[in-house]
Amino acid sequence: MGQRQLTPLPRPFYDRPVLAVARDLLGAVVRHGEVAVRLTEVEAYAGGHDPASHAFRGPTQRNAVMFGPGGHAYVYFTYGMHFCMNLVCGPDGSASAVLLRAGEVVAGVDAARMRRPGASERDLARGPARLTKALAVDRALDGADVTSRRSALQVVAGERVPDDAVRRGPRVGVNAAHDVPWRMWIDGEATVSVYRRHVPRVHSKK
DNA sequence: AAGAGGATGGCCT
DNA sequence: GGCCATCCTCTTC
Repeated sequence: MGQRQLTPLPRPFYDRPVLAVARDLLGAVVRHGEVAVRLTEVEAYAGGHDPASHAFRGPTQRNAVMFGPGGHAYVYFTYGMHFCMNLVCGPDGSASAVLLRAGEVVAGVDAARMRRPGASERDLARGPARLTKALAVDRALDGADVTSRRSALQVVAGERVPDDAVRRGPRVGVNAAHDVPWRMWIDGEATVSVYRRHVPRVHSKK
């Protein structure tokens, strides 16, 4: 085993086009406290011209972090109960980000199990909201700098994933631009989430 | 001020 | 495959 990487990926890592960052995040490790997750699936979201991006209609209170510098976490709340985590990237103000969709818990499995009772080891971080649950990432970490050595939330380099192991396809749960293959995952990984096409939800009212 | 719907997940058949 | 919990955020009036 190689020497343990203790230094978070630096800011310049994120100051690149979102697709390049997304690709290189595969195999990288997100750590929050004792729990660490090796990323096996991510999705790229561009800034103002991507109709699927939260930044599409300009800055709001929720997406403000997206318009800031790269290397910060954009965490949002959805469906009344879940959090999802992105990493802001690209030049400052480009408002692009990479959604962390799934990964393999490589440290702190016991702590992750406590947070995800009943889940199999494979499912601990298999899905964007499961991943934040396993890592205990929530609203409090919106805007957190993941490049700081003293940050509780960090992203460190992992083993490089070869090009022929990187697969691409349409983004999950997204109507707009479903033709754009900006979802990326590592071929053959058990922790990659199950693909689900976007289904408009019927509003059940009393 | 109100309504619609969501970058999901868990449980059901 | 379907259903729906649960509440925040944005849009529109």
